[in-house]
Amino acid sequence: MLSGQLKLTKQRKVILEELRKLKTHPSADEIYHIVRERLPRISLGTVYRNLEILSDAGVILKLDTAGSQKRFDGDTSRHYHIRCTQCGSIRDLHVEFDLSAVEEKTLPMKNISGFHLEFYGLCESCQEKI
Amino acid sequence: MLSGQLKLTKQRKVILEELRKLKTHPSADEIYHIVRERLPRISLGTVYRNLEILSDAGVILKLDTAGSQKRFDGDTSRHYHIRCTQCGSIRDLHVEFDLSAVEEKTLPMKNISGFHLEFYGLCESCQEKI
DNA sequence: TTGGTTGCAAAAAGTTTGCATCGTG
DNA sequence: CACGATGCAAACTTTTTGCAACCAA
Repeated sequence: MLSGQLKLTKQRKVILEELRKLKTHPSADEIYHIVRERLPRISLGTVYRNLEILSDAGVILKLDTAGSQKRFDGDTSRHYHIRCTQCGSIRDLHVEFDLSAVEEKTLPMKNISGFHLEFYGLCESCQEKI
Repeated sequence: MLSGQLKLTKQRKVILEELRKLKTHPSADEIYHIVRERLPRISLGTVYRNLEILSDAGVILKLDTAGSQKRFDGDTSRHYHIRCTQCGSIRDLHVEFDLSAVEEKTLPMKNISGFHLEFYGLCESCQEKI
């Protein structure tokens, strides 16, 4: 967690830079392979630890989506996600909805603190493969 | 998948009975431990294979929720889920919402085939522990 | 009888962690 | 110089799979 001070190591800096550069929402392993082109000696454990620390600190988002791998987002502004049901990749959806009906019915409930709306479909590359 | 015929083995029968009996939404491992009280020699692999086959057949649901373990639901009727952010357990939420605004904006998009609304909060037992 | 199913064990996939060393602040 | 961070490897969790024996239809 955030017990002490965060140091800006070169590993952390590069992970953050690459994550912010990407429009996709990579898994830890994908980030590892991308970052390794700039820091060939970085370890997968370091990538996992940094993604955990940075999302705890609110600098990046650990996505709350279905799927077998955790995915991360360098864009912390409000937007939705579309998950490809075929390959699991995630794309952004920048649309606004009026969800006040949902909020008014559920947020007063003492066992509900929030909700999450996720879209699914086929990404472009999986559509082409059919 | 569903290439041939489904046989009603005693393992499959007990898995289905126990899953339908439960109001919770157990993981494969939880089902394994429950079923093992009636069939002590059943293997975890058999549980995984049956949950996969039964959800492919539409007899049960493989829940599309966030979390590190897959969870299953013997109730295939329409309802929502609340996921405990502490322990990952899942409870039902039987409420109706008007989501036509969301449907009208997104379903015409060619890369979106549907969406999923999930709620989160603290379950009763995790609330007590605070 | 036959082809789907089982138990077992090994392997795969994803993630976490212990530890000695390193390097940022 | 202290303490957080790193690289490496081992361990852990969850899920999948190969195979010979088994059993429901």
